[in-house]
Amino acid sequence: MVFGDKVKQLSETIWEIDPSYKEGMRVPARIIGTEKLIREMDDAVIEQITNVATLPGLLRAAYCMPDGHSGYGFPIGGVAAMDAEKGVISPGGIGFDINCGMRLVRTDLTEAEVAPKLTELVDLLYTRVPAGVGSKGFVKLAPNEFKEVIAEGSQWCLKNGYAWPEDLALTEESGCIAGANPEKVSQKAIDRGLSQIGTLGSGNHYLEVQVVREGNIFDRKMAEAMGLFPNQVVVMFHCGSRGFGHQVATDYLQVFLEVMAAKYGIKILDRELACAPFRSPEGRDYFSAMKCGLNMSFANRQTILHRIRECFARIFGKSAEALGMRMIYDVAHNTAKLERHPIDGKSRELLVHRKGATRAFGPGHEALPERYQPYGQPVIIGGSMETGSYLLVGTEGAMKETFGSTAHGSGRTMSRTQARKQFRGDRLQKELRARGIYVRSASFAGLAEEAGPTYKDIDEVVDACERAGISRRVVKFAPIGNVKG
DNA sequence: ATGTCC
Repeated sequence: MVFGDKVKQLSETIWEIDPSYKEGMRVPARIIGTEKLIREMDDAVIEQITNVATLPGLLRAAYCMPDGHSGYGFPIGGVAAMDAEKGVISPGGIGFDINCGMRLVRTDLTEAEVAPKLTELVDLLYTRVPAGVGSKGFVKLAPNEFKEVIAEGSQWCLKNGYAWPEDLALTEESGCIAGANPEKVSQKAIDRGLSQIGTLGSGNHYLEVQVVREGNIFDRKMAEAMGLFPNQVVVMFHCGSRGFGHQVATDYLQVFLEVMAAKYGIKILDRELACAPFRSPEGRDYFSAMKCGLNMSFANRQTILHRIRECFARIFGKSAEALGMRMIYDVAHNTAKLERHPIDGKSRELLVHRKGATRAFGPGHEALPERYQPYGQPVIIGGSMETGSYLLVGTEGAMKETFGSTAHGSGRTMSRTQARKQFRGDRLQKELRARGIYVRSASFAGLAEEAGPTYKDIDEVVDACERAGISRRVVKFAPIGNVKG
């Protein structure tokens, strides 16, 4: 990205684009990142985030996180808080993969205990957790049962034996967001979704076996409180609402394009920013349907966790309980949620869009589980399968600057097409094996798209978040096994 | 991201 005279550096890691940058901007746009990250961002990010700053009801600033890159309409890494009464809701600000997110699970196992069985473990996980385009799950549901899943999320999993009670408390929204209405979801979306519970998907969706290496614990007290220790094995996975969420987004984009200008007189700079007033019938319907996507995704990750626990129990000959396979947390990346934040000193209800951004509430926030109240919300940041991942916590700084938001991952440096030209999946698999990372993938092309250099430097992204004060490092994890969609 | 174009 090239710096023009409209880009002002507010602090070491906060860059502001003045509303005079383009006609229609209601507020500034702010990009968080080190100078290196900002310079490496694609030019489309600046256009997209300044387009977002033109949306009706947007408050304070349109934000882009340090891992930002261009997406559909909004950049991935975008955070947009709208006035709940006068603002709009936009599917492009949430993403097609509604509630794509990360889950982190601890174990009592050490690397030394897992190493001799790693290949067997990853092979079993690959068999038991369906991955890849069009993969189908082991949970067989009739349409009416699937409607229960999307209304209840992880609650449905608990009732059906796929969850421990404490799993729900350790999931954003307790794994079940209120107000999800299956009647606002198309039959087509339900038909696509009903075989997809318990499936990983493709693209950047994966399941990883990781290790807490000596020297990678940045806050010992917090790590201990979260049940983490040196040489420990943990499991991290990333997936979303599959074809179901995609269909919900597609359906409502169509609706919004029909009514936006004709019925509501909203003019936008890019049709990919299609939106409707949040308090309109169309806006409310999408919000209710989108919440079904949130719940589908929570139920998907919960069911996958059930399978992961079964795999570990089989390989290590002990129950998942005896192996200490407790959740650390589950975060959503692609959402819009009603939250209270101060605007000009007054607490107001806002619709906070986060697209490829993680909620990062600070210590003491009422939405946090009791055990994390003193520390802040766990933030799970997935890196590439070559480089490692992080556990961070939310901060008071995030509450003040970014509506309680931070980065969600590394962010891509190149397109998938470019990655396929530059890397070969089969070769990458061999190289990783030689470096002690055992990878199974549904597709070699898909594997090539996820090679380390296709992502920004995760350490740099996390460093930018910390310097900006929007989250703090707790632990870094190193990959040893990966199931790639 | 996605039954990677109905």
